[in-house]
Amino acid sequence: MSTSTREKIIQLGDDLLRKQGFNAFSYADISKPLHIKNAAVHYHFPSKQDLAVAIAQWHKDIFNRFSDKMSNKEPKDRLKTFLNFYHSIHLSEKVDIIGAFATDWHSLEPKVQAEVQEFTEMVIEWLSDLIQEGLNAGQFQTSQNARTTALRILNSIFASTQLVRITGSHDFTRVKNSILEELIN
Amino acid sequence: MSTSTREKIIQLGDDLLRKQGFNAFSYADISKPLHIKNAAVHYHFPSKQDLAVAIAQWHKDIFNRFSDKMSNKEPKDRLKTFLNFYHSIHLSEKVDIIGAFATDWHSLEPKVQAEVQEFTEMVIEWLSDLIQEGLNAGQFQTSQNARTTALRILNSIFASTQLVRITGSHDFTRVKNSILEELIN
DNA sequence: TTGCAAACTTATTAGTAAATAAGTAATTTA
DNA sequence: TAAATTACTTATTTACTAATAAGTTTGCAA
Repeated sequence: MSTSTREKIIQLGDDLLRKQGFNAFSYADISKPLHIKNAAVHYHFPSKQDLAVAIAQWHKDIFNRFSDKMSNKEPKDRLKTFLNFYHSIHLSEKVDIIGAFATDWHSLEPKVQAEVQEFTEMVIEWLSDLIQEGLNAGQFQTSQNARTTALRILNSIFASTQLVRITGSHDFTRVKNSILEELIN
Repeated sequence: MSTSTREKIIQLGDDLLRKQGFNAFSYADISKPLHIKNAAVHYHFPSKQDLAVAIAQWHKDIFNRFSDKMSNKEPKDRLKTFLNFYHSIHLSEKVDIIGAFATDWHSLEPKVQAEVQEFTEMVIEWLSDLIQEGLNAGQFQTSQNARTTALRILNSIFASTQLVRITGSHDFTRVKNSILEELIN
């Protein structure tokens, strides 16, 4: 099963979005590496905002598959896999999709914003559930409620993909380890 | 003492950078509201990267003044004032300058990156010192070392200015309060 | 075999971007 | 008071951007 042009555009668009920012790449940056014409990109995604919608939906799909695959694992392992996933984002010199969209928020059309909102709530809820489960099972400890803890973990880890661009890699591992250490004791 | 055109450009540039993103605003967005011509902006800042340098330096100046003014206060109050400062960023619908620069990192010239790096290290060191002081005085508690705690606080609060654009205001207060509660017990 | 839809290319447009050269008016300095 | 400097404006250039209209090719369906 070879990847369709449409799929390739989404993946490259996502890459550019998270490496350079939504307003820092153009359709030429997509068409050239794929050896297609600018108009071919517009055929699949008439406007850049349509592409942004597709990218956000793609992340929802990926996250749903991830979440399904993890459902039988215990909270601690789910969280570790989640953090490792962010580690791979960091290694590929991208930032997290949530932060990438958030900084360019006011240049996004409502239809894009709605998709990003849906994706973000999915992640927060998944994290909250995981934490609540871990608390119930006595695996985790925290003085805050599940959603607040989820928010702080999400914030810490997605901000790290941004901050390490400035301060360097060592700080990513510091933060990643501290999230687990703080919760599991 | 009236504000110079140069100062006005920096302040408006900072505003646009943190509301829309570095690649989402143009010199026209600056010249129009100030009732000057596009070329006048180029007179003060020949290139957009020069403006970015000036914005980063301006933040260093502000932070230095802030840091001086706070130097005689105790750690807890310094941290509270710091968090309140971020609350005002959130209320004005901007994101933090660190995150704003980080997402557009690869479209910034080395001279801009160097200024941003210097500013960011200033903030991290100031936070680390504050936390270490609080730990020594028995005011704070944490299982991590000072720098790691500083990184997690900075990440949590600057990511919050981004995340709340997506999820809404209530989550900002949640995170802000949890930072203090976790440290002071 | 004809028709039609999908997936493109060719060619073009209207708009905006950053940047610069050349000129001007007002103020400061020698 | 002449010359230089500051802080602009006018005018223009080059380059790129998203977007679209009008073909072309290929494969499938009636």
